[in-house]
Amino acid sequence: MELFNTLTRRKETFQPRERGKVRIYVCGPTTYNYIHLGNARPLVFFDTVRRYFIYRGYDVRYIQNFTDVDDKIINRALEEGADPLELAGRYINEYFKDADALNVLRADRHPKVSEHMPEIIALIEALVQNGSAYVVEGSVYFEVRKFAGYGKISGRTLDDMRAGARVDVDPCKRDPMDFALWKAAKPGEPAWDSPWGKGRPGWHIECSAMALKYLGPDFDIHGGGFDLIFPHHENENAQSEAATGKPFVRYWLHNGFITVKEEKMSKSLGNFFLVREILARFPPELVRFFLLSTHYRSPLDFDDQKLSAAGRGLERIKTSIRLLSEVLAKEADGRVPGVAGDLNFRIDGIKSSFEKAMDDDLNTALAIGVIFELTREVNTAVKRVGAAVAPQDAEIFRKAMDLFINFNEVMGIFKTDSGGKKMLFDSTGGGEGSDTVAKLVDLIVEVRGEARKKKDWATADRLRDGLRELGIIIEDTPQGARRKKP
RNA sequence: GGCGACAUAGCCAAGUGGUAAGGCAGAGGACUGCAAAUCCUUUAUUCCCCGGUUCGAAUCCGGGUGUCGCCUCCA
Repeated sequence: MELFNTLTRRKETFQPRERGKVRIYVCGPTTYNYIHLGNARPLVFFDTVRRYFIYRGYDVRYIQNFTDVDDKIINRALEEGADPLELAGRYINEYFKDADALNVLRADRHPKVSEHMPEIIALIEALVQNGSAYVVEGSVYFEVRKFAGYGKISGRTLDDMRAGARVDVDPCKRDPMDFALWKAAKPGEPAWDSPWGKGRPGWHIECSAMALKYLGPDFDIHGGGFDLIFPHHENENAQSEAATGKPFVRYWLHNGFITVKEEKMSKSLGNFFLVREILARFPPELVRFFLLSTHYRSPLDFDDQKLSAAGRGLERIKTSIRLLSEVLAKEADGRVPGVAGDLNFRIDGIKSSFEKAMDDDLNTALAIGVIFELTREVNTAVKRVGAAVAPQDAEIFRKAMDLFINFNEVMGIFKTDSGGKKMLFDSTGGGEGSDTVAKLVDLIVEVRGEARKKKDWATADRLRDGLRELGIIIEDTPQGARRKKP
């Protein structure tokens, strides 16, 4: 497998620290608000990375933190008159609602800053003791000039950055680029005891402490958005390597931005869409499909029209899976096999194309193209099926269904039943609601069938149009009417 | 000012040296009572522009233009 490593700016062959195991840390949200679509991209992408490693048979350990101690949380809590930790906890719960809707698997651990003060303090102590950090009036700063590798993640030197950066005037710092590991407490802020007095951790140290605790040094993959490269990951790397004397991360992966009208979606520009706002208008499977339809390092422009266009493509995939289920229900002895021969011939090639795409730096866009290839092959074979399917053909169709299921295990687009063997669509069936409603719809469809037999097209069309207005689509097939929701 | 990324059809989008995947939209056809769904065919002599390297470049090199991002909280 090839991964583009931000550290070297090249694709590299993936070699894990331990054979057959992958250790992944992804920067999770600072929980002072609901997540927006830009926050959702890394969630969905790295969840897909994780799923692909599982698919490939790796033992995966996946950690995603919550930053629940932070300036923004404190400010927000002040505005609302709430307790900062209580507020953060509330948004953690809300985070899970959105992530679950997007079919993002729970991490093996979701560590919180507030629950890792001893580890954070120990790490800072180590940095003070080995001379990488210094203490000024109850705060501790990391001294960037002491760390030779500073700048290697973001690809710039300290002198580059000095040139134009808005310089922090904090007179406590020995170098403007030095950053806080520990901030002395200000009145009214949450604070913890430390060797330097009451205070709280700086922004970057928590990820170092938690990643090192759960994954150890030199772990395999660290992920996040491009905007975390500097300063967050630069600093995280510097302090971690300075503390342990060992490499921190083998592969740094960074996803591109979601944009709106070609501009980065961000809170400060006010051009963001909350995940829950979008989910109120579009199905979650479509949002996930849309996020994966572009390579993760490219920017992805969001608007309703693009999402809708993607939706029509996704519908083709769903239709194909539906058709396959129908075919599999028609298995019968005594039929002469042969309708699925071509499909059988293609399946292995499609599977390896998919894996090849994912092996090449997690190219989900290409992989989705391969899924469309499977869709076309399946549909072509399904077209030849009559009233029944021979067991030999059914076997081939089952293989195709298994392939859809495999692909979905990786992409995570459709929710599945508890056994993971059946994909649940948001919009199957028709006639939802009460039993009575379902029976009424059955009755209407039946009456329409009788009208068609009598070539009473006016009545048949009126019933079909009427049902469509109620959100129930009728499609006529040689074997009778098929119903679905749009 | 420093650093970096990107520029492929009406739209979205893969493709890093061998002659332009895929999806949406459009056109034609098959199927259908009509639809829908599905299938087939078709839609970029060409990949922002100009030079160069090469038998051969969307792909490499140089220059230009444009867009975006990071350098400050941000996924």
